[in-house]
Amino acid sequence: MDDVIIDRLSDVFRSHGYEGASLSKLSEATGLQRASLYYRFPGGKKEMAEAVLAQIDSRIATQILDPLRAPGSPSERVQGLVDGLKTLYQNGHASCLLEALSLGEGQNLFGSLIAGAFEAWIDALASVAADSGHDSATAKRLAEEVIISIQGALVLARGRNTNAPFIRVLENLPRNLLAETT
Amino acid sequence: MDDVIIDRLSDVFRSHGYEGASLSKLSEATGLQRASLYYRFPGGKKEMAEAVLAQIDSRIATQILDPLRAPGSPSERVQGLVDGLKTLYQNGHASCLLEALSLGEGQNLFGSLIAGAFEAWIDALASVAADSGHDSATAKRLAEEVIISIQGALVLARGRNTNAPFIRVLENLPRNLLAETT
DNA sequence: GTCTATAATAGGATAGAC
DNA sequence: GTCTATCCTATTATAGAC
Repeated sequence: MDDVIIDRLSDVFRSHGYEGASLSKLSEATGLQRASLYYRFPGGKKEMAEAVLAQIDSRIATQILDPLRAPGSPSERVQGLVDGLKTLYQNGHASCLLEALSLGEGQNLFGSLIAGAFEAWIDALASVAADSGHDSATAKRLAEEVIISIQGALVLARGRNTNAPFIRVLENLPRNLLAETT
Repeated sequence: MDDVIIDRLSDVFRSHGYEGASLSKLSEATGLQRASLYYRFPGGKKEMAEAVLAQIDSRIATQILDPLRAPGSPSERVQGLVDGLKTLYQNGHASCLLEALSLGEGQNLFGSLIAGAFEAWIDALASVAADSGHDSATAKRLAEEVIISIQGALVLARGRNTNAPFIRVLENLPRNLLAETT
């Protein structure tokens, strides 16, 4: 499926959530009429959201999980993650799709998909934290705290219309995740 | 205005956002027919959301800001805050209204209200952090980090359907906000 | 593959009885 | 104050031309 179409659909779901993403908005964002969207996504809005989630799953894989699993020191791998997060969240100006789609009807439809995405994310972070020298319980806790700070920074950024908290969270991320290498 | 009605409206806006909160859902949640809701809120859905925001503003004042400004040591004041947060967010099982209403159309309608609520919250946290011995720049930074961790924990709790991260954030909150009192 | 046109349903809002 | 009935618009979805 055309990646640029899905990008435009993502923008709408990301900023309006599942219920707020009307066919009119999706049509306008993509430049395709409703009927054309139904040609590409016979399942309608639900199938569009599924395609968007599948794409973000693959983006999380390439922008977040792959860098963490790449060869190199934990510190280098985490720097790859930080760069990926900057891209994925447009420097803090874009909301998280998982967050937006976990509200309301989206929660019912995609709850387990979303939960799974968070789990995979935490596992990958915990793995690099462990490689840096933390025991596995600490690594898991730090991984969760890193996700929390990213998600919280995105919420605060949207609420106050400034990306400063997101930038700072990314700056502190390596220090907060990895063991001191003295 | 009847507080219990607004509580029921809040539940809907909190879990569905502004656009997802349909009159049908609002009607069902309150047990009032649409026309009765319009009798109480002539401005319709927008006025209902305004009432909900006004109530949460007052809840934030009593559950969050007042404890922080109460007489007592910073540590005692922060403990009052932690208790207030537990109540406000139902131990981590409820999303933040400010977060839910800052999506989509809610952002357009209530953006500055929401931004103001976050500012007041940060200021109050920074004030108690400063009282505990931090310089004002550090106090502000720690206050923002505390809000970030609360919001992030609520997002992660919703996404994974567990309140464990929220509970842990509350446990660590005093340590993360206040200067060591040795 | 995309369009215009159109149906069917849901959403927001009002009128008027009680 | 709350209800039933109703209106108008928006939304989801489909049919059929090109």
